[in-house]
Amino acid sequence: MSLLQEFRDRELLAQMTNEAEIERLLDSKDITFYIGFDPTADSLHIGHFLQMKIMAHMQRAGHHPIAIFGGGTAMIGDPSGKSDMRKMLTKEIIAHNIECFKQQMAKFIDIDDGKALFVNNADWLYNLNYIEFIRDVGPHFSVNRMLSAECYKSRMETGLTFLEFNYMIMQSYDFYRLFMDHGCILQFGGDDQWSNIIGGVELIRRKTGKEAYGMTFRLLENSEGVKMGKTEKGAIWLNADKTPPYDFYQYWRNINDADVIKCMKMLTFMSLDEISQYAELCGSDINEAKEKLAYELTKLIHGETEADKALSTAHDVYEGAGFSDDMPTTVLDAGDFIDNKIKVAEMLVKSKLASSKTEAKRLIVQGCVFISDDKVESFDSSLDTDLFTEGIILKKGKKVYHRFILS
RNA sequence: GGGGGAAUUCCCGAGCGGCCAAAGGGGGCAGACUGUAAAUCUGUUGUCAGUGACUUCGGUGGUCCGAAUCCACCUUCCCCCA
Repeated sequence: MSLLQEFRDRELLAQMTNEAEIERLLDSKDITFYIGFDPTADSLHIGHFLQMKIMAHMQRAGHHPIAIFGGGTAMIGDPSGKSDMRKMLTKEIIAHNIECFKQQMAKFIDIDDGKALFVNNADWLYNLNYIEFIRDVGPHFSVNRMLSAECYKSRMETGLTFLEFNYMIMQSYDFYRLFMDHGCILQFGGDDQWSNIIGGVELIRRKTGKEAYGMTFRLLENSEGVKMGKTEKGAIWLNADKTPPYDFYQYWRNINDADVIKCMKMLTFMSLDEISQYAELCGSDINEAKEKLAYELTKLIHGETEADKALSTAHDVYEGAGFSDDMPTTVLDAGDFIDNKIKVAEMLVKSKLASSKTEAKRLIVQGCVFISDDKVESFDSSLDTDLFTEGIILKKGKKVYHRFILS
């Protein structure tokens, strides 16, 4: 099966500049392509993972990926699909974020022996001379056309600064540089990058007369078209400190029925045959598919050991004894106790199950807080130190289990 | 540069001197129903030493017994004209 066909079957494709030619290129060996990652946070998230997964597919097929870290473009901020201007990042923060990105990405992309290249567009963007640059590149962009681009649409109502307006030009220039310096002829990205990508394709054509190609991939959206990978606490991060493996597992375990198969196709390396078997499941049996999805993804991101732990913890907690050594745990020390007692509300806040005491009180008053299966009746309830010797299981609602132990 | 408008709690958005911790919706968190699903219905959604106090309606000052609401200046944004 051709690589493009696999992308199609995995429901990954969004748009392409030249389908027939791209299919031919992907079937030939050894083309160089790139995907850009703007270092706007100190960890990659699940959306980035999708892009990395595509890189990995390509690499397995013998192609050469270039990952651009947008040290330069992050200084500007991509307005695509955003309704507000991003916060300005400092150079120091950007440099730190790039380091974090590199470390995480090296786990998924093989960079040995030049099999892949990591570059930073700050290397060329920082040193551009404004007049030279604008004379070089400016004549090839039509402001009229740029303004009609989909990615600026929402910004045409709320305001678009000249700074952000330049983003597309920077990204187009990146592609041109990689085309010239590394023979990179194909750019991938999320579908929100379509305008930026064709900007580069056109710049290359106008400056060199040669054709380069662009292809975008579907964004991770649930069946209602709402972006996935977001929680009340923010994105689903790949960094275990920001999104612990068990939380990561539970996110996918709790996914909507309608999205399981699509996520398997898009995010895992499971074979399409295997996935089609899970697609047969109906009713409550779909839970098997969710468990598989959660396990596979956790394994990909955090490794087999963590995935096994998350799986067995979930089993213990939901179907077994209601506790597990690996379940989310908060360690209390003597200082947390007053007169050998600690308030339940205090415990909720300490474990971040509630963000304030007021919220902790609400939860208790609403009757959804349980200590070892006994409902906590009063906001003032407190527990004695000696109860903690074996550890205590606190349950918030039906799904959130948390263990407390003494240090 | 001239003229007009706007900034509200996580988001959108109402409020336009006291009845405002601030309508409504979205989102979140819970409850019922379920399958650790969706849909639906219900409750809840600033903080704390909790029949009260404190902080919050872009910023800083002011008027007033009392300001999200009025005034001045500042900041940012939008629209029209140049």
